[in-house]
Amino acid sequence: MKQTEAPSTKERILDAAERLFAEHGFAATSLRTITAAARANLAAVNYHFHSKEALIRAVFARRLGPVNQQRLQLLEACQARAGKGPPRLEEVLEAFFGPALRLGRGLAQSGINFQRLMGRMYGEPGEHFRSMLQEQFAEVAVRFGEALRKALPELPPVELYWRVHFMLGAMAHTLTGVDYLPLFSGGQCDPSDVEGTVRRLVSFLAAGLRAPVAPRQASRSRA
Amino acid sequence: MKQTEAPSTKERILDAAERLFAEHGFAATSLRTITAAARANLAAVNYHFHSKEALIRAVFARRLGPVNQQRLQLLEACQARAGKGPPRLEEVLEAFFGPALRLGRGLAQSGINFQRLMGRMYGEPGEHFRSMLQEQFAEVAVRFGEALRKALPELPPVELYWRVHFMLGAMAHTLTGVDYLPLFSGGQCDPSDVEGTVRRLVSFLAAGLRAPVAPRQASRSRA
DNA sequence: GTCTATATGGGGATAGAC
DNA sequence: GTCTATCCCCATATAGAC
Repeated sequence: MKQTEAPSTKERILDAAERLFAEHGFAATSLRTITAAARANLAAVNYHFHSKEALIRAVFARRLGPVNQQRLQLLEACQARAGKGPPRLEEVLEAFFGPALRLGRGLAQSGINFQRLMGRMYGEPGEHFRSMLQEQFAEVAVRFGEALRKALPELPPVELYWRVHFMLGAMAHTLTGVDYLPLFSGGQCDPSDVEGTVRRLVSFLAAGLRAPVAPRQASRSRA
Repeated sequence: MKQTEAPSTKERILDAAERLFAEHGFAATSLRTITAAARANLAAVNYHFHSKEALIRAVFARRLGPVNQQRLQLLEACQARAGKGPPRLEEVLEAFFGPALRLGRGLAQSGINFQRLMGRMYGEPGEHFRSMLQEQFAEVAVRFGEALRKALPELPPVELYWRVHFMLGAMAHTLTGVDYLPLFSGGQCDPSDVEGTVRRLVSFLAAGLRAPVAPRQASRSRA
């Protein structure tokens, strides 16, 4: 393991930005606040990142790269285990959720901050985030899409899209909700139990994905 | 039906704010932009709403009141149908999702804007939103919590909390994703089909909520 | 209720010395 | 690579005339 040396200015800015963006949102966090927290000079942001928008991209890229790489790696492993047959649905889901949710464990507080960020990213307005999401997830989307189609051969593609959409929502909310769930469960649920979270999320979603396709109900009211 | 008269300044501001908040987020939308779009004077915001924060609350309260009222009404109906037995899970879910998702139909574009807003609200940072959520949903949360416990008598309460959490995530993402899903499905999914959306969401989530509780797996790696 | 004008503060970005 | 100083713009909020 690499010795933990004094982090560079660039890294301190990334760390501070990650934390503050997670706590207060992007628009509400000023570069001045970030550089103050990072014990760096205001101009350093523009020197290292050129603009606030580029800083945001850098914050995401730093963590999302490794996460997505690990996702693809786990997916390959589970496809290898399946041989020529369809991969097991639960394993595909775990390959997708595991790396993201385990960030909170590997990086301690920093990882938790990033989890919140990642979850919020999906709902963020503006074209900037839209395009970032598409870039970052392009390959992962294709590969996991294929795997899910194979794991659920009976499910019509349109229905699969819908269900993947629901699934991403559940994941995003689980990521942001690290501090939400204990609140409304009266402390009964503990999101710091990462493996428990993954297990619960996977079994919930696997059941949802396997649900029989609901028939178009006879139109009872023509509202 | 009430005649559609020229809306008052107050209403025009609410409409414009709703749309612009939905499109660009809260922090990124200035009162100047809002009043310009509403063809109102900048000072009118402070006259009618006192502050930007209060304006945000007003935007939510205007729609959420009726939605929650309708939710409780539908829940009562479905409990009445069940008599003394447990209510049917699918009906409980539909009572919860239906009113929110049907906003997009009843109010046309305005409703779609509000859907986006409502979905994003869950992920919004800051204590202000946290407390708004709790106020607005206090009664609904209690009543639907009870109903779900009755509909799923076998499920341990802790697991129910987790699953409700996942469920809210799927709903929030469905609300915000009105324009997201058609994009990545290549136009194959049509969120303007409200009843289809409700039906799909309900059957997906009902299956997830009914999933067998995953056993704590034997720890294979002590990572 | 609606306007103009303004108070007051903070934002992102950059020039140029060191 | 890091700093100070500054440009220029926009934000919310309010005072006070109409």
